[in-house]
Amino acid sequence: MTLIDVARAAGVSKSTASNALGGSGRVSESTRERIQDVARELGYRPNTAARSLRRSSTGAIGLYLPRTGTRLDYYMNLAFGAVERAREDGLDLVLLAPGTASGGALASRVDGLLVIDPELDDPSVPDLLGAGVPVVTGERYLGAGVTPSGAVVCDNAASLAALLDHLAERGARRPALLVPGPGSDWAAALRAAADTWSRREGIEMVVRTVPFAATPAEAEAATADLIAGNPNLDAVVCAPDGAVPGVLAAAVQAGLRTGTGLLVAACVDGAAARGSSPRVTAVDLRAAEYGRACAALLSELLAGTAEPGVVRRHDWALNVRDSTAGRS
Amino acid sequence: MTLIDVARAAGVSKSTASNALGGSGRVSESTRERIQDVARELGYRPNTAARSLRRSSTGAIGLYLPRTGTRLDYYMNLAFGAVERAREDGLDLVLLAPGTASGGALASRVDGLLVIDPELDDPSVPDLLGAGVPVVTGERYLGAGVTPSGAVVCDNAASLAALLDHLAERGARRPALLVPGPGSDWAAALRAAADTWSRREGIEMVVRTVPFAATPAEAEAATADLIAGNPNLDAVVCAPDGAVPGVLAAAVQAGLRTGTGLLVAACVDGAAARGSSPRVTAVDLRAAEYGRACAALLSELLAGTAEPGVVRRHDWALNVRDSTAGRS
DNA sequence: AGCTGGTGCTGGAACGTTCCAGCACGTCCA
DNA sequence: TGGACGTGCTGGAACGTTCCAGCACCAGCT
Repeated sequence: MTLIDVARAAGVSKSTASNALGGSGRVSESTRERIQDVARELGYRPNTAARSLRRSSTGAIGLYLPRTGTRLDYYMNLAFGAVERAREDGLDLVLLAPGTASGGALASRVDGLLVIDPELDDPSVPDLLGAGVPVVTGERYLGAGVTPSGAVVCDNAASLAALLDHLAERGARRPALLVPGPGSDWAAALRAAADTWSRREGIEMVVRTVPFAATPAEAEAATADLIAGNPNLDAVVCAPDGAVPGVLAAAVQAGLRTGTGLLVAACVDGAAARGSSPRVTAVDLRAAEYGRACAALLSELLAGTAEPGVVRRHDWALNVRDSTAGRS
Repeated sequence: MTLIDVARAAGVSKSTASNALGGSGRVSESTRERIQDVARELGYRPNTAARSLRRSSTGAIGLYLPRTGTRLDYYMNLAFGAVERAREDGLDLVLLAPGTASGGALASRVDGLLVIDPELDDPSVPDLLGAGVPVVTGERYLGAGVTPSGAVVCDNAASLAALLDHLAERGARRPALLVPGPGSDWAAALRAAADTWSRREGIEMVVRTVPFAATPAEAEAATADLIAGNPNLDAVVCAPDGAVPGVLAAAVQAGLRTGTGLLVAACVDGAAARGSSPRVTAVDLRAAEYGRACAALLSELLAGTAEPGVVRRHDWALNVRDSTAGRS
């Protein structure tokens, strides 16, 4: 079932058939409709490979997620947002295996790349950025030299400030922050924002480094340690959402009541924050919409309807829950 | 940088270059090496589209995950297992948007399909199975008519029986099961296994239906209801792992101590089970390896090294944790 | 009548690869 | 000496699409 079959059945040349179905060229309205009818009836499906070859574009984009974070439901939601949006523009989304670089090989397989939360110490990232196709990053890449064609960023400084304001309003005077090292834009922004907020409010904050995709066990140990070392500790902001249950466990262990004795919040909303008890206040990065936004930007870049180098903002929201009910 | 460039640089015809790089045809060892050197030096990358067109195979497989389950970290792990394994065979993995059928269009985009946990009430599944390419399902498809080319299944009956034996051994006499409706092989098998075990052991079990990807809130409501209706209830098996925190919350609410007063377990291990407190005993389906196994089977099917219709078993393990410490 | 310009359509070339028939050459055996 | 056969290589065709130059035709103007 090729274009030629359709053309023959409709009694026109393949060029006309191509024009009629592709919407290009000069075809009279009547023949266009006739050809479309024939194509539909015959169940014609354009051959992707032939089209790619001729157009020298693959109709697919790649999605690269952080090595360490592939287990998080946050990225799952983001991925499916991106898939959906890509589909709307007729683009396939191919999932790239984390860790395995293969920079150059990609160029012939995808038209563009989505690189989410690029970490400074991920050796694949520079390869991806230099793969020779447009790249949109989710959050900025902090490395030097290479610049992506576009980026979608969250105002992590503002969201953390809002979260800290909320905690202060609920009575927190000695908050702590569990946050990954400054290898990602997200974590670096959180660190800077904590510093700024702390100075501005005159409230001392203890900042503790945890892995990018910290486990509950790691967060529990860190929190226990924090509680032991800071008797007045009254709030813990745990940046990675997956680790939140560990913070709660440490609170229980220390005899602190979450929500009143110890306020707890996360910088990413997800299953862990929503499902724990009590439910945990978190910054909702709206992962699926984030994925959609990244895919949309890349799609526009590919279509030439967006300026290379553009940076777009993505909105967040604060989901207040029981874990920050307020100090009594 | 095409094959012809390489051929010219090596002073041979494109056919010889193709044979040398592809490992086919008759080429002397010396020229083969020379051509490979030239190709490497020039950084030659075969054009995927041209190859696909000529070979009429795309070098990519599709992955379809259940509509409702895309948020679960279980599927994230599975997906990345599959990606990795596919990559090892040079196959790209394209993520299919759930819900949107597009059966026929797929045939030209992928060589084969991975359909994971196909649900009876998902209208896309029959389209996918009938897309005209080999399909491997993760767990069986319970619908009539269409048969996949292969399947990788878990012995869910055995794992649930083992889990229930474990609970009984730890003192449970009135266990309950929260399980999705029988629209998926997994849930149907769990239901049947619960029934069999209950008869064999002479222990009455209450089975309660919850959504396939139940939320903690749904599980909490169900558990609270169960506790209210069954004063002697001493164990809850929550099939979907994401819902586990809800069960724990309900236990706390009812004044039951998880692990001693109420034993809790899940039929899928994941972040929720590992991260809650206390940590929850669960059947580890080893998602990443499961994904690998599915991709491996499809790959073999495509290569013709596996018999169409083959069904492979995938091993599970029981991770015992504090939530089933034992009734005092 | 001849020129201009627009419209609807066509045929051929090109994209980069793989596959196939076949050629030149050498070796072995009758 | 000459057929049969194996080896190493080549050129052309094919895969299905899109793009481009160009042809025939008609209407409007000079």
